[in-house]
Amino acid sequence: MKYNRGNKLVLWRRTENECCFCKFLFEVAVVMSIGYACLSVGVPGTDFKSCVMKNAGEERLRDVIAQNLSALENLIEYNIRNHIYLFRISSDIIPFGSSPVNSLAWWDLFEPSLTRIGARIHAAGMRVSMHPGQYTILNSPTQEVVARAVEDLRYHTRFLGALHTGPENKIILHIGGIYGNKDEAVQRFIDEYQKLDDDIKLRLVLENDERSYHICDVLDIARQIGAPAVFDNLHHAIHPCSVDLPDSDWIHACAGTWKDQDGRQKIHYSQQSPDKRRGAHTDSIRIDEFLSFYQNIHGGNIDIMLEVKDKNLSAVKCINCTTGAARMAYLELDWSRYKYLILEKAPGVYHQIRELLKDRDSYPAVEFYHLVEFALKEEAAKGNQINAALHVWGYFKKFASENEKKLCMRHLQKLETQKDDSAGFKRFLLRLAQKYDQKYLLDSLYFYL
DNA sequence: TGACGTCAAGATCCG
DNA sequence: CGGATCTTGACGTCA
Repeated sequence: MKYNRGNKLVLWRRTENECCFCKFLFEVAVVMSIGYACLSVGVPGTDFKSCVMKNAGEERLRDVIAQNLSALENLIEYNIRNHIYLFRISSDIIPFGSSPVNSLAWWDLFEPSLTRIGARIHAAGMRVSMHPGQYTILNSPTQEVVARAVEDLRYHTRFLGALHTGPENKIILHIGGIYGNKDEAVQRFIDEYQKLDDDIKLRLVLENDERSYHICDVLDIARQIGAPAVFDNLHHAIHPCSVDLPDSDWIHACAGTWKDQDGRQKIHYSQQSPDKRRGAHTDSIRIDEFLSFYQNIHGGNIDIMLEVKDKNLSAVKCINCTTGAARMAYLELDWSRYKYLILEKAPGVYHQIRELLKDRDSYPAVEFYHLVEFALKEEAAKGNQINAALHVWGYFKKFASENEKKLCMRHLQKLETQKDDSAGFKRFLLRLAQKYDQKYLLDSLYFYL
């Protein structure tokens, strides 16, 4: 259960099957988890549904909740398969979960599935969290707003409780608005916090935001009420406090607010998108930038929640580039998902990566993701679109019907003669992959990015 | 009063 | 009718 790679002792993560000795090792080992929020990219069977208020009847709500719990279960299984042990559950998992619009006793109705999902989370050693949106505000001067916020926190607490997760599975909250007087607004937050049910307080952690409450404010409040503080690096970059310290120092300062019962310290990590508004997240985590951040905080026994558009893809990338359990199979698995996309965008890089992964005794994770990042920035030229599409078509050649062959030819001709992109062709190929149940293809990012 | 952010539902348009 | 594209919804604060 432990082995040596180079001169570095590597500890396996705890699983259901491991012995007591290893569980002991797990307890004392420094383990950092990296995770992602709410949704996944390119994982079949994990789509979430919602409904608008006027359609939120009992039957519709049941349907949506059943579908969402099934999606959550599939997501958890995907996370386990991909060694992702930190995950934020979407607040929208139960539509109108804190509103009188939804009067279903969903925690009873769906008890078997909630219990089953919770057991999988627990057995895998996964940590989950929830994060009510920017509209859940405890310090509003408007009583009704506060009352709804309290209801919303009750809902989040109830959901994590229905999964039978412990208090280290957190609910992350911002402080709220200023309303023209910050001191009074902070005091209102503290007063309202004190009134909360104990099971909510056990889970609540406070996060710095990008406009009103910087990390000094949050640390100050967190210490007063005895709640843990989550440091968000991008919010901090946009809205820093007057004391100028490196991120690692703020993270260290936050560490003191985390008690044993809270589990490992958590932080949020994201990067500024170069061409969007301030605070907008990148499409994918730029690995070099992440690794230099990571090196500065390494050894801190910290969980890192990534906030990024490509979600699980960046989580896998960052995990593969930092894991102690380095295995070529992890890179090969990720390569199998990127390969046709990269073949389409940059065939030269496609061949470079194939060469790179040939040496099975190496673990060139960072080089691999450098090449992936480079390739994904490229625009697919028409000839390469055709080439990649034909590669994918190759999976169906043998059993495709005459009509499907005809349709394929038509898509090919259309792609050759028009300026049109390959979206229609890809949809056609995805439908074939579904029809002929080509599992390998169904996981390909070629269809989803 | 609209921007802010976020995602899918809902609405509408097109062939 | 199916697919593609545009608009709406649900939330609270602040300019």
